[in-house]
Amino acid sequence: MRRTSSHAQDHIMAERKRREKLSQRFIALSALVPGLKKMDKASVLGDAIKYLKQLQERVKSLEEQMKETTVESVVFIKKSQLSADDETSSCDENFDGCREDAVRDIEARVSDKNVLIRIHCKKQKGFVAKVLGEIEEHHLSVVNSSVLPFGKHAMDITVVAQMGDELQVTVKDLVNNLRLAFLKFM
Amino acid sequence: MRRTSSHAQDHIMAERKRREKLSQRFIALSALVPGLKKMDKASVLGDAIKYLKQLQERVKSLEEQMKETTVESVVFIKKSQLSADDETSSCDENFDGCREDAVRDIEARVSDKNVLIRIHCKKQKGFVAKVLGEIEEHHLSVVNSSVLPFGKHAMDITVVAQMGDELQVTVKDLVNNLRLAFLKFM
DNA sequence: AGGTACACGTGATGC
DNA sequence: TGCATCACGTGTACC
Repeated sequence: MRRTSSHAQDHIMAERKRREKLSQRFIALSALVPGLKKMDKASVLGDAIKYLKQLQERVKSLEEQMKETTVESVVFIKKSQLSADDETSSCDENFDGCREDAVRDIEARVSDKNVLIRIHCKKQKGFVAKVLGEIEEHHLSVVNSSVLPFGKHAMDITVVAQMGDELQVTVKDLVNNLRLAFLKFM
Repeated sequence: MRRTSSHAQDHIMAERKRREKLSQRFIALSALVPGLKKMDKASVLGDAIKYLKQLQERVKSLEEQMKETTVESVVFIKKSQLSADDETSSCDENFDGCREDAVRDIEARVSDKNVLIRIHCKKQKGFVAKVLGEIEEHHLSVVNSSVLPFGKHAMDITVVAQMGDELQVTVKDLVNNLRLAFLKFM
């Protein structure tokens, strides 16, 4: 074997190239980590690890926050036929056959697992209990509720409920279900 | 010099320790990068770099999206007005400089002397008191109120108030006044 | 001086 | 067998 066999030289060159590649990536990595004081290899790795962890945390936090701030809402405004009533303007669908004069307005909004339900209706004895019962029969657990009298004949019900993990319902379906359910006792 | 001088041995041990530290950090880093096929040092660095870049992109995108959705939800003022008004009231026009990211929805309805105000907004310290105070400064006497937490960051305020005999306000003016008033502390 | 950090060449190992 | 990767000891430079 010659002292400088071609194989040995290739080996040296290959290793040199490998080191060069690693060195380049260290530089590239250190360029991505902000506030890097030590350009030490160990420090670059350590700070990159810390930075990466806190980035992951931030992404997770932001994604959760996104879920919660993304609220879809649907409003169904019925025909209001009471005397001193205000707006008959707005909204979407007309439920042709429904002659319900008690519930004027059902609104729901869903955010993550939370559901907010607003009902504007005439005062009716036992209506609140039925509403809450109906809500809970829809696999929603009521976590809070409020009933405010509005004038002599109207009231405003606000319910916050939570969905189970298994079902994810759209707002429209939810409102439809609730409306159909409420029609039963009117 | 002895063949195995203590200095040389220290050098060897120090270098050995340094390599060990680097090796550990490589392992730690590779544990953070998901979907890592090659456990190659160069591949670990390369994939970590790619992953870190896309994490940064994602954070930036999410942060932008957060601000956009909060701004976008401003536009969500209810259409509550008397007839014979513009029917395109859902789109709130320019409140250019004021960045209202807290209140997502204000709704009001008037019946005789009674006023029902619904506010859907982010949780803010002292916000409820300010809202009630502002309402009362508009010549409305609060007769009932309810604050329901909705998820971690949102809340739903419902207020029933009564107007004095002297003034009769339209729903639109009321909502506009309240919205302008709420802008002060946001 | 003593400590730290790096690049280099080299032998070994695994596909 | 080549080819790629690794750990090791060593020389060296910088504070």
